[in-house]
Amino acid sequence: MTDNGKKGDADREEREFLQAYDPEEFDRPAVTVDTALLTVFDGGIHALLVRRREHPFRGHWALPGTFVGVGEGLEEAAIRALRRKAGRHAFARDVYLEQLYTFGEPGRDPRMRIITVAYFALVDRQRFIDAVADTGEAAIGRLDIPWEGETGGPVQVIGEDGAPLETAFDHDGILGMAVKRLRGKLDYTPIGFQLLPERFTLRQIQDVHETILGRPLNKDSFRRRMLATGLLEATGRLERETAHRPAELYRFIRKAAV
Amino acid sequence: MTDNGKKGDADREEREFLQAYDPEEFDRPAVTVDTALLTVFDGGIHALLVRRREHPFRGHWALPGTFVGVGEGLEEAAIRALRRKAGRHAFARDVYLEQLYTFGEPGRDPRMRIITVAYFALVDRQRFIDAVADTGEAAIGRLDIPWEGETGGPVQVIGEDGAPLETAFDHDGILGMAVKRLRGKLDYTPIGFQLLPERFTLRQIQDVHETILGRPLNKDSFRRRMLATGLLEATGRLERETAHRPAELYRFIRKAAV
DNA sequence: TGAATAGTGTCTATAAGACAATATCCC
DNA sequence: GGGATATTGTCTTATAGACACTATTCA
Repeated sequence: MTDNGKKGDADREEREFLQAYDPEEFDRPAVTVDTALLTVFDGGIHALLVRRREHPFRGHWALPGTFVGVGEGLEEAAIRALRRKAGRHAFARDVYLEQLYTFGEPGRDPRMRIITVAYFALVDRQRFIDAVADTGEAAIGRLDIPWEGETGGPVQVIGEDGAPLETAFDHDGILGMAVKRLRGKLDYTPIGFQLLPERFTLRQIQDVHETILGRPLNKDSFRRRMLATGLLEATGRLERETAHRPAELYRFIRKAAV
Repeated sequence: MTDNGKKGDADREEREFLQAYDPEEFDRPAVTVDTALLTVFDGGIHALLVRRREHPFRGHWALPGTFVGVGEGLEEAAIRALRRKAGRHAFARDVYLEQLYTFGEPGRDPRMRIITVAYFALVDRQRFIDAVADTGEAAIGRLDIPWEGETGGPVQVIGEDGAPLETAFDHDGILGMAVKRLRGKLDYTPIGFQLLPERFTLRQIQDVHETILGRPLNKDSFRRRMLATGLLEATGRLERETAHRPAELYRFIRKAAV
């Protein structure tokens, strides 16, 4: 074996490595979680945003987030942040929460090196509005998606007055990633039902899908596909207070394990 | 079993090691990256694994990984770890690298709180073998997937002698997540071509797909679909040294941005 | 009764699976 | 020629899209 030189190289490299990354002596990246809380209504995807009171990005709008405690799980931290910043009562119950992506570009936070594990949470319209009402700090941002399909990229956030909301850090990119993930999973997972109340009509599901995908869908085939999944149960009840023939209300049934 | 004594020694050693470790010393989680380097051949998905020389999990097999430097990007750290632990030469060039998931359960590392951002990398068989040969520390693990479709869950890792390789930490879960992701993206992204050399036959792509999905595919329809993507270019050349009619060699062409 | 949307039935286009026939290499 | 796989073509079946028609509510 001729690895004398090689071995020397490796030793030196290891020494350098240990020097550079000795966790006791040198700073390490900090870890946060940030959650895109999303819902769908009025033909748009909406996110809950919190106004920042401190630098950096003071006055800009950010996703509810927090530093991760040393003994705390990531989802646990995400839920804690939602309760603290996006409504104590609205998140007392379970919420659909899924890990999205981890953003770790050095420089994404000008203060220090912060790696954030991004999550997204899905709730129905009513719960979303309750959450916003639950805190004085939160705003409703309507997402304006400047790309089609699953191209990806940051999104624009529009306030309730129609003016853009300036987002903090790379949170517009996190929201874009959430939209991309939603679009990708919508067709082959029951994720869309998380955005609807207990009972809903087929038209409401279609509206949710069309809003998320950003394009109209064929009504007949959407209906057929949806009923064919076996995930829907007719409740026998009908819609109320419509100016037309009321539609039947369905319920989402979790597929039992096979 | 003849390794009772051995095992007892290791346990005691590990206890002593953990005792000497002061978990209160650090108030924040540490961040690492770990990469599942994968390829496909002989009807199996294979991963590169590195034998651990230190506690915890001394002697067990782990994914190549490292702590993330305070000024270092996540992918950058992943590449650095690949070069150091999985072959300096094999990773001098670009490699397909994709973020997988971030594992942050408190307790996943018995020493201290470590959050790991997991990646997976895809290479063709030759490069994989070069990488393994490039280092004396690495082993080839064949993945035995105990679930179907995209159910998910940890996988078993089998060594070249057919005996199971004991994996460190939650790395069997990371590998399982990588397989799940591969299965999910195979049909609608060009990810499979990363596992093939420059030129390949349609049969070779099908073998890759069948191995990853774990089920046989209809040859006719696979062929049609593959050619219909417009991602393949016939090279005019033919396979060589076959015991039958040689197939045409194709090349993967990156779709130009629309 | 009219407006509006729900819900049903049928036809067509497209993609997937099955299968048969032919082509081409090595031995 | 025989063995083995590639490649092409055709038929059948499943699914999506298009469209016409009926049903049911409220104003």
